[in-house]
Amino acid sequence: MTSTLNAVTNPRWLDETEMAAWRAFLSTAHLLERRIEEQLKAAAGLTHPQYEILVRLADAPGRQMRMTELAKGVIVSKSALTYQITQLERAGLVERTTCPEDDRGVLAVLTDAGTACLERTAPGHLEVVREYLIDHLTRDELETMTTAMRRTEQALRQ
Amino acid sequence: MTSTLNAVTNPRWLDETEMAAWRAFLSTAHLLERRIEEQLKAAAGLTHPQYEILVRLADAPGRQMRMTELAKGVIVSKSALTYQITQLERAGLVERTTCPEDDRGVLAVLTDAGTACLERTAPGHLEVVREYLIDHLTRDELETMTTAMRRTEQALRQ
DNA sequence: CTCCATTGGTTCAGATTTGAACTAGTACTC
DNA sequence: GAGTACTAGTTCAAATCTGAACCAATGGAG
Repeated sequence: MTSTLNAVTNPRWLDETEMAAWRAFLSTAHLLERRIEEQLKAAAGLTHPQYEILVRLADAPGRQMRMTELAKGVIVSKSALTYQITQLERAGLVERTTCPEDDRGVLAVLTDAGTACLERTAPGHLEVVREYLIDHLTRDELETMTTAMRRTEQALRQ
Repeated sequence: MTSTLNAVTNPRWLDETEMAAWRAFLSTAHLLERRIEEQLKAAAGLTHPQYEILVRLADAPGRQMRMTELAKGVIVSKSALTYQITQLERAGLVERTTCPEDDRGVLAVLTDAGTACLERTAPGHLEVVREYLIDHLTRDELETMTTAMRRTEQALRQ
């Protein structure tokens, strides 16, 4: 039994192999997202976007980043980032600073509490990533996926 | 320069290769999701979850499915599905029927308008999937990804 | 048959996301 | 240096998502 939406009826659509890849990718992404969200909420009261913000800031020089740059990194709208930074500021994990070079700009800065929170939270989070994704892939698959996904990421970022 | 969160400081975390794979996967998933959402909204006024519901129903025998089963397929909470089915019903693309075998149950049924909408929308949607994902992968990568993702999907569904 | 644990869906409140204004500051252009 | 187009962030309203509480209906166990 073939799907209603395949290349049999229209060659411009996706053939069996392509559709299988897309479906598997999509399901995995959504299921994993749910697991991650659940774990982070339970372990640290963080959402996944919030966690990602902390990671990006921790990796940035001076533990700080401009709002727009951060939004692009986390792949979220500017308004969503504004909201989340406000939340994280309330929690004491991040602070806002005005940017010295550009009076319009705002720098999000990771606080010591934010750093501590990330260090406390990362192991449990990465354990989920490992348990449900990484540990099910061979080294070859891992490398294939990295090069392939980087290529698509390039395309998606234009 | 290595990331703050890697296996150098703690072997239980992820090494460079693993982290690279995870990051690339995550970014691609998020960026692609945004593109898809944008295209579907512009072309058909649908959200991605809504489109997925139509696809699942179209592929189901009798073009109908139980709410819970559908929710699991689309990977969304029961309440989110209730909400979306109501939206789709309002748009005339889906109808609710009481389940004959189980008075508690509800069947979501794809209407003719729903089928037509899907057939009209699918090409444009699949074109995006092809342009930003499929066309950037070799046949080998495609197959590797399918087997790998299916394995992780299994694990995630327990 | 009756009790009770389970399952299927809905409702509800609260949190989050998005794009569309809007404000403020920057940087060309002439 | 004035005028205008652009960039950076925030605010706002509307839509959506989630988990918890809830209401039926089912299905054993005794």
